[in-house]
Amino acid sequence: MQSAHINHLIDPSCADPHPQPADLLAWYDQHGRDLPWRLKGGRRPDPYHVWLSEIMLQQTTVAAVKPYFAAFLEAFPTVQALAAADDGLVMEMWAGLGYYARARNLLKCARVVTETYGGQFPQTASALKELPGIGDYTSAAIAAIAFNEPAAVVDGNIERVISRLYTIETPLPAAKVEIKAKVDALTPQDRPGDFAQAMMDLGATLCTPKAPKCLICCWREACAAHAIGIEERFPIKPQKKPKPVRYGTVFWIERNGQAFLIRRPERGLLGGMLALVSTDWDAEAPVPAAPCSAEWQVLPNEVKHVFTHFELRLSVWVARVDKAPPLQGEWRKMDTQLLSALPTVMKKAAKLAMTR
DNA sequence: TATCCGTGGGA
DNA sequence: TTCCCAAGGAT
Repeated sequence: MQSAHINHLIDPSCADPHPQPADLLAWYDQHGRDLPWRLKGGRRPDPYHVWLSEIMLQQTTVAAVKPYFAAFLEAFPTVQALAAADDGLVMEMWAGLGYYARARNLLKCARVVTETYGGQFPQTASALKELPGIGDYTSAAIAAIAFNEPAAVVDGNIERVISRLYTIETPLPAAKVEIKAKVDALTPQDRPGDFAQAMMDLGATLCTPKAPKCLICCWREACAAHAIGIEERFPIKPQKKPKPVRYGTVFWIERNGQAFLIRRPERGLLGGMLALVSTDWDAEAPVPAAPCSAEWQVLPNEVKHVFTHFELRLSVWVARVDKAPPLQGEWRKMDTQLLSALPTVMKKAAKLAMTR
């Protein structure tokens, strides 16, 4: 470590073989992103805000999270307020953000923190990791950012940065062990939270998957991949599998300006979310059995929607009825508020039905 | 370890 | 249009 500094002082043209955390922190102080859940000037942010933002940011872009983060803080200013919230309301507020298990675990976690920890989040990564919805990454991130623990934070950005810095040839996810060790060695005792966020900002703004901006990177001289011009080869990832197509039919049931909706079972796809009555979704287009007898109209356009591991094509059937179908469900006024309470695939179907 | 779990935006 | 993939976790 020390020798790298000395070499650098003796011969500035000599590429520094080691990335210096101080260089990255200096870059972060000047170029770090300005985000709603982030406090500037070394102030310790509210652990509730850090947790909420980290859960929302799992596999989700900053731009998508911003309005949801603001809405949740407005509706639930404290973790106790969230713990006391109605489950259905929380799911409807999460609608559109995806990965709905996060919302279910969000509530579970808020209730554990409120009831078991007196409303105070535990302050170590190991204790945080025991909470619902908090895994390796999120526990380390909260511990570092909110509680100054020098935990090794590794997300997708950091995997990319590290795999390039050290030309890690092992494909993901096997490379995670190696990457974690590198991050652990780099993480400073001072400002570990800023260091983690700086790494993520570097990955998000400069060390991007394609066309990284190495020319203006503070760690350019330390990057093994850049030294030989093969940045974009890293990280090495397994090849993706093709998405199968599944088919189904959803039923839009109308009465007096209201639509009949169900709540999906807690587990599985779109678990706990408001939805249209639906058949199962299978590889073969079903011969649908309508949930009740009525004059069904089949809409000319089908809904296409791409999930993480399959593509869905939904036929939409519409009918006006006099009484509710023999299912557990609820009538909801047909308005924009209803649309915003639905997960995106159901929102697409509802829109088609409402504007037919 | 592999699979399941959403969505929208950018190249 | 198509492909990629973004502050991952649970099982």
